[in-house]
Amino acid sequence: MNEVDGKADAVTMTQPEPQGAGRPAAGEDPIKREQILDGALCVFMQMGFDAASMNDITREAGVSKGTLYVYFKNKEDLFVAIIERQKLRIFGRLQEILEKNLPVVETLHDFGMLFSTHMLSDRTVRGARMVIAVIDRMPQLANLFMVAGPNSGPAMLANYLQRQVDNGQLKEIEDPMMVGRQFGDLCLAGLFRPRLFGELTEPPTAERIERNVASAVRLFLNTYGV
Amino acid sequence: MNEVDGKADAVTMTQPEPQGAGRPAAGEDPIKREQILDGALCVFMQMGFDAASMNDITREAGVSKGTLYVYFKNKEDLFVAIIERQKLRIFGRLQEILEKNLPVVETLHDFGMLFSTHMLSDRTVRGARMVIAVIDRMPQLANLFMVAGPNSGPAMLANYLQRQVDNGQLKEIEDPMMVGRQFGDLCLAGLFRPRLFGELTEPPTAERIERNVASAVRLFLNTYGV
DNA sequence: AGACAATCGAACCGATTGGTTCGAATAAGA
DNA sequence: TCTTATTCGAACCAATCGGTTCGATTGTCT
Repeated sequence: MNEVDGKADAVTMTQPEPQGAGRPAAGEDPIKREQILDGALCVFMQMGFDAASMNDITREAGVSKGTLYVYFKNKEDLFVAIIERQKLRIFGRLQEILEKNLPVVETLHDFGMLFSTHMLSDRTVRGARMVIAVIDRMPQLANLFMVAGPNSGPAMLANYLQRQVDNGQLKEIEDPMMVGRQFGDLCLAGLFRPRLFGELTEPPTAERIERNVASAVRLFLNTYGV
Repeated sequence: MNEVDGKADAVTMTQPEPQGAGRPAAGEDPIKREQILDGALCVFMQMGFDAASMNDITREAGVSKGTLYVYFKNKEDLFVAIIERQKLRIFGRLQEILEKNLPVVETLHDFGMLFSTHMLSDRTVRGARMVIAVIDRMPQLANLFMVAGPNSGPAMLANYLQRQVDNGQLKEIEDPMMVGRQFGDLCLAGLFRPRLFGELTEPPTAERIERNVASAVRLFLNTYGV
């Protein structure tokens, strides 16, 4: 089952599936597990890993501490599980934009708007803070969060850019991966770090993001447009 | 004295300066204070605010806990004091580069190299993580860190860009502040977030930063160069 | 040398922590 | 209805926390 949560795997491996639909074995009820993860996410987002207590989490999740430890080995296992669950569904939507066969200027604009809106939202910023706070002690989270992995926004954008170069829609790009990252960071310019550091306490307005993205598209096309 | 450290102010206000050079009053020895701040910084950088204990800090700093509480009111006061002490001296060096009257391409390059090297260093990244981790609970730190304040890199760059526009060295720039931020984030593109999230565990090489900065300068001048 | 004050160092306090245990309560299935 | 198993809930354990206290030690000044 879940590779990180060894306990669940152990339980699964030692207990055969009960007859019929049946009652899930202890620690195997997906509804109860989601309930715990929802409560944990809420508390970890508010307080961070260290300051969040297992008591806080049991209260928020509405389960007993005994039950919590049936489903998760320890505090860190729980934390890792919520990070893993936060698989970004945004990639599917970004991919859809890149596959629409719109003019490059419109595709980049739509991509930039979705990417920026997502990255600058409260949920993403709080999640980012949560991970950044502990990344030194839990380096395995770097692989889970996948900022620069093969499925990341910049990577899929790089693939898109290469296709447009091949189709003659864009000038030659020596390093599409680098340019994909540049475009993403241009869209976030002047917004992401102020969001992380608490200078922008609210997500920027759509208009403010629009100005950033429009400028990013213009800078980009001034160099790579045909 | 130090506005955050109320205890020191109280001590100062109630005890007259001793005769002659004399021995500093309790809680007033700057050498001892720096010793505590150095130890605290080390521990906070490694473990973050919550996970760092006052016992860890007394050991690292080489002072007793009683002494630590003579100099600082509590754990949070100590933390704020080290953040305040981390005033970035980088701004002076960035300002020097902007005042050299070199060609724009060289100035932007030198600025970008210094800015990126600083932002991507271990020290800055660890310091950033430390602040990001607690910014929700200590919003006053946002003002201390000054990511986007009047003395920040992008702000001084904006002023420089406006001067170059006025001198006919650059095309008209509608929003120099925004363009200053864009240039800074272009220099960091694809590097800063991977550094924060632990995907880049070491600072990038000078060559890697050079490629980023050179590309940023080129993109910038393709739009604003004359 | 003596006086005085800063610092040490360890014990202390009240509180909370992560994790464990186990009888009682509840829920599900036959 | 009865059986079985999951979950509850609270007590427990050992440890640690932030912060306080105070007699002893050390250092500085006269």
